[in-house]
Amino acid sequence: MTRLDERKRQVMRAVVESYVANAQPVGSRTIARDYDLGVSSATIRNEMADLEELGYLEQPHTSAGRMPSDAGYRFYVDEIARVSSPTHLQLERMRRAIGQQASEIDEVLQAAGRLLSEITDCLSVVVEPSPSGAVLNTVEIVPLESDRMMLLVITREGLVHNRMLDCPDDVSSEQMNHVSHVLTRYLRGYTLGDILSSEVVRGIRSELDHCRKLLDMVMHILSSYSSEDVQARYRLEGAANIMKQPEFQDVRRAQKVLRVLSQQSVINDLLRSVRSEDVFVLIGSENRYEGIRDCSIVTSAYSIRGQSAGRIGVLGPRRMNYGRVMGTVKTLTSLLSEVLNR
Amino acid sequence: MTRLDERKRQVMRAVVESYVANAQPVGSRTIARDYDLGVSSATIRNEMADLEELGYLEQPHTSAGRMPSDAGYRFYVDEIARVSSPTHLQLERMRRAIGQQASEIDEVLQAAGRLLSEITDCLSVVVEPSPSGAVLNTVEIVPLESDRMMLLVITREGLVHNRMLDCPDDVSSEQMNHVSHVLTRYLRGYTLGDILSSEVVRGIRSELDHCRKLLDMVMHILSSYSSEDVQARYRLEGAANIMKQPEFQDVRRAQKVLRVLSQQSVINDLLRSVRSEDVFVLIGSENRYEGIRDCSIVTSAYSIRGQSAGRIGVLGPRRMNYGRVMGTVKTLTSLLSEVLNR
DNA sequence: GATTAGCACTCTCGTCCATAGAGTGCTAAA
DNA sequence: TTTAGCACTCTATGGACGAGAGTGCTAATC
Repeated sequence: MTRLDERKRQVMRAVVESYVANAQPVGSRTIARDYDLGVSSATIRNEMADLEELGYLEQPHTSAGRMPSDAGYRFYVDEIARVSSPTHLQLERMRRAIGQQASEIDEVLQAAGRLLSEITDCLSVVVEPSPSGAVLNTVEIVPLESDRMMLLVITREGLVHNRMLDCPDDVSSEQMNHVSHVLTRYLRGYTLGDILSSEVVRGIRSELDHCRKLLDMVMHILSSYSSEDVQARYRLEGAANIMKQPEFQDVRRAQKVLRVLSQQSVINDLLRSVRSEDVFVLIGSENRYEGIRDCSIVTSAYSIRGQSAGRIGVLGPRRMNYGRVMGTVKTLTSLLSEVLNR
Repeated sequence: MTRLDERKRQVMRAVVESYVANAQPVGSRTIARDYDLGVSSATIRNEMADLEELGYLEQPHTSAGRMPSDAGYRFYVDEIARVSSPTHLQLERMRRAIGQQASEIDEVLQAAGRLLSEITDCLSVVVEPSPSGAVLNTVEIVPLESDRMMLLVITREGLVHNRMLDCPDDVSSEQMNHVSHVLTRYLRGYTLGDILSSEVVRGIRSELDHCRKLLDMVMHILSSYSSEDVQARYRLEGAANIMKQPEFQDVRRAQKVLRVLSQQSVINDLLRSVRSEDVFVLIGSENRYEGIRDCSIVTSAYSIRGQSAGRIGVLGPRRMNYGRVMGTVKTLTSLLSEVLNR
């Protein structure tokens, strides 16, 4: 990474920030006028030509101002931007929205997503902890009407997965109860991914040999959760918000973005594949999906008991206020972790 | 309702169907050419002038063709359109998408919503059965880690509501178990809305007097579900699809619509307030929300055990293929009812 | 009396063109 | 090294204009 001299950095910052604020290519005069760099527009013009040569700026056409390239944004994010904390007001708002006692986790996550989108004017994505990595708390089998039953799998963080099953004739609700208890006793503390490979299955099988049929059904479902390709549920919010952004005035672009993000596999790839615990930024064509090449993504993981669990993130135009968005995402993950650990 | 003579009906049908197909005001020549009415364009011109006078058609400007007014669409829907069944292919697709055994109900509803949007190119809304009207199947209290517990309320149709609660020190997991069983025994079969007013509460209270603290907490949550203003969860899908429609090429319109529909109260009002079991159509300004005045809504209720439960619906441009959309909505509700009753 | 051909009239939309405005790069002076 | 000045480039804007589509009306026709 070439180290830029201070003035180039200042010019770079000015270009990015002006472009972020006004969504229009910025010219040397604008910078000379609005930012107090102590040099004339001609000097800035020269610096900008240099920055263009370095690949940090680009021009839509010769007689327009300049705007940051992907590399330019990357430089800005890595070297210049500061993660900025939300205002007290926003913080208060976040606390109020997701901090409510005794609401369903689902609702907490949904509220978080909405808020995130609201504050950043981006699309927000909230990914639940993936079932395969989740630590199991309780297995419960509940009889329903008309020969059906429901298998509930509750994870340590309080997420509930449920499956409806046909109930064989010879399975009584006492059996269900019994199996539930034994399974819970054996499996609590294991991750769903670990169950199959673990020793405990042996123990369970021997203890529940007389409920073989029911046990097999349940284990089958459990093992399906454990497989890697069962993907975490996620929630997209804020389609209306992202359309405030000038770059989404073209419907086709908005449409493409929404279409790409409605694919589970994409979300999986973009968010869950990120290992970083800290705020992570993906700029423009750094992601490999055609439809969202001109968007940036900011994500972070929330954690439960110190273990990274699910992720939240936003997707917006490359021209976003990175400092602010990163701050918001970071703060919200902390709040979420806090609320979910409470 | 003035009865129109046959030819006017034909002209009306032609105008609506041509406009629906091409999204452009239709002129008398077009109808004379494309629809075989056996009269000249001049005659059709006269008929159209009459229809305009009746309020069924309107012109964007003098020298343009005509398009249906709200009243025109209403007439078309009530008197002319036929609900058209989906193609075999579509039916197959629906069955495959929502008919999968052993998937979470949540996923079934989500799949239904996506499909509905996909097929109709409208926004789809899927509303879960409202908790207050749902018939209770099981109440389950499960201990979580670190002094928390979870209350699960499972309805007859297999919907799960959960709440996280702080667990008082002196409540043991045996107590939770006991309370769960007693509550389930007493309350199964009651709707959540009925619980409070019913006699059974007395019985429960006396039987569980020794677990008073825990019971109070749980009853408090249950009663919160029963109140009318706890609103059913719903799911919006297909923002990307509705943008295919020419009337949503203007982002601001799309934005307004999405914003309106993201309000729980609006969904509640628009869908849940409809009592009709059959397919119900709301055209243009028949709804009272500013942002969606130029949209139409088609909804129907799915049922569980013959009782209307939740609703599904689509929202799209007034200029939609009412016959086809109504058919799709109707078919999908039947399929949903079938799957959920299975 | 109903239908139709013909025609004048109206309104929109796309194209073309000229102009204003913004920004650049280069050169020469400070 | 910085800056003032200037010629040049490109876009955006607005007006003029003609093509095209459709109507309403009148008079002729069935």
